[in-house]
Amino acid sequence: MTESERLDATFTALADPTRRAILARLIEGEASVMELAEPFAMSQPAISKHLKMLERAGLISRGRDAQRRPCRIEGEALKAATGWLEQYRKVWEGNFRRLDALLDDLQSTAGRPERDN
Amino acid sequence: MTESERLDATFTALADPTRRAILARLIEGEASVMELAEPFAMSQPAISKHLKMLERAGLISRGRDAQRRPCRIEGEALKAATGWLEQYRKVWEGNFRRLDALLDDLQSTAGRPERDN
DNA sequence: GTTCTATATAACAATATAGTTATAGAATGT
DNA sequence: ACATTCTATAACTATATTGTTATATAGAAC
Repeated sequence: MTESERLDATFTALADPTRRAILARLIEGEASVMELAEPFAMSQPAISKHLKMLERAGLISRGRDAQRRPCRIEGEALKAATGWLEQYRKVWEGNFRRLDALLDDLQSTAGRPERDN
Repeated sequence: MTESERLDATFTALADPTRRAILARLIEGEASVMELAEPFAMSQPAISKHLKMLERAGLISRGRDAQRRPCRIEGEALKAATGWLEQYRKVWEGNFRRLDALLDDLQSTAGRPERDN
């Protein structure tokens, strides 16, 4: 998976309020699928699908405890997404000072169109 | 638009590589639709749709210059999304220290399931 | 072995996303 | 007036997302 694809998966995963609420719950610690499903007016398979998308994005990982598949939050994907956004926020809040230096960095990391200049 | 809906729109907008590339371009300064479309192997209407999603998320705004509708990047939505992610990253990177204090904050801002406890 | 619990998967429907081409509208230039 | 340029919208297709119910699978308990 390329860096761009990982950002696609991460931001897609974060774009749903149910999945953001699941992450909020997992900040408190590991939880099983049933435990995660309980607060929602939604079927268990629906929650399983949400977990699959979070897992695909690398935002969670899952263990094994008898029949349970406890989920825990994972830091790496979170870090990559935050890092990407932080660059933009910094430029914006810095009112475009020291822009040139930052642009070089963005060019190499931010996913640019397929053109080389 | 609720806070949760705004995060939905923002993360959805960020989940596409074309739109991220457009933001990367706009960091350099304002640009018209045609200018933004030029690097991509994609029709002008496709770019207009992408811009619409970025605008809906509040990530860009548009001016008027003769027939041109120059786009510029906007900081607020970027800031909200970064802020949301930062909370999680901090907890994660802090290895769950001072978790209790942070949880209170997350509870009130992070978009939780429709249950009240 | 049978049953209960936890989770995943299949099959389906509704809606959203991402692209296309064709066309309309608005401002500019001749 | 007429053509040109820039942008938006309509109509369409293909695919992805989000949910459902029904069912399969895996482990635990009896």
